[in-house]
Amino acid sequence: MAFSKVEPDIVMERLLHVFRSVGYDGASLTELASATGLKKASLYHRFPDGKVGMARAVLDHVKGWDDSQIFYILLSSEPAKERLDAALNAISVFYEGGRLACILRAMSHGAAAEIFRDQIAETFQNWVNAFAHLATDLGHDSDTAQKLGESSLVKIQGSLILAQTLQKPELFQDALEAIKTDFLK
Amino acid sequence: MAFSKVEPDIVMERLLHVFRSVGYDGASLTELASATGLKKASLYHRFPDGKVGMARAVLDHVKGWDDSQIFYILLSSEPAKERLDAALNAISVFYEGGRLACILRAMSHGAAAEIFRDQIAETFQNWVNAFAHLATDLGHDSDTAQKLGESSLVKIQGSLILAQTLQKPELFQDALEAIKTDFLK
DNA sequence: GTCTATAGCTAGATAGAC
DNA sequence: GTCTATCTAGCTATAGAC
Repeated sequence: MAFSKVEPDIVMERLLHVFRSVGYDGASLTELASATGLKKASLYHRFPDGKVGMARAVLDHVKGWDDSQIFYILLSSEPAKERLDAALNAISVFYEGGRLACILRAMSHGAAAEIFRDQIAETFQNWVNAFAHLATDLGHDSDTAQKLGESSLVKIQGSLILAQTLQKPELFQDALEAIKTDFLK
Repeated sequence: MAFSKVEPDIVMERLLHVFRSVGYDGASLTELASATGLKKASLYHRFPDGKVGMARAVLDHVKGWDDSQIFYILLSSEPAKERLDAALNAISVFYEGGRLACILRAMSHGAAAEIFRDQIAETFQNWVNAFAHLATDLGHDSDTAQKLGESSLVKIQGSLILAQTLQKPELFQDALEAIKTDFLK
């Protein structure tokens, strides 16, 4: 063959980058193709379901990242405070310190919203539950832990929006700090 | 003429509803036309710049709402605590208690992001400043007031996302309550 | 597995009658 | 001011050669 197969992981990362940047409706196959370095027909070879299949694969990929990087950390047997630090660090890296958007939010409008609503809701709920679990390990009562789980995700999502529109990534870091403070209070 | 002119305010509200629901890229002219009860050509008569013009008009309309409903309240001469209550109430109404999305966020992806970035950033900054101003009136020092302004918008935006994806509007009301608590602490 | 070429459709936008 | 009819460009998706 003239050219070797492009690494699937690279393709996935590029698709993720496009979708989280411009959203599902805003991502054209032309852009997805040029971002991955593949032609449209080659993308269809890998994703027979087309754009929907690409988005689904990206969401599954992110789910795998959540499981191995966030939930694994938050629910491990390390000391609770260390788990909190490690998880917040991993989150900061994933969002490049507030410079990148959340793929779940990017998929929450238009055509994608109807297709992926359940999957997105489930992922958000998993985040809330994992943070709430950590909160109980830190000594908070059940009600407080639930509120802390919710407010953690609220702060992450809200600060990402502000960080990007105001081009002040430090707002995201501030939010991560605030989460830490809330949990250790 | 066979039919009377459709009220401009009604048209604006319908356009706003479509854009905030499905986003800029997700809003087709066919949907915008059917939502307003006008044909495409009639929409173009009112908005010669097409979809961009409609989105701009909607954002200007919302800016007017911000000025008259939020900033006017937050910066009035009423007692600070009453201003806070009134503003949070107006916000709750505008987002239908957490059931409707933020139009600014809906315009933050894809083609719209590049066109309206400055306008969106300016509006967010105005919200932060108005809330920060109120915080100083409530006795907080300048640094704390700035943080409170930022965290207010973070909580509003973040909770709207969660409220809609998890279909739990109460998360939005919880966030408004939390803002109130923060300011009166 | 990747490519060129293209089908079929819907998008945003316009012309011109009434 | 609103409409029907239509244009072009871009979209998603596919066929078939290599």
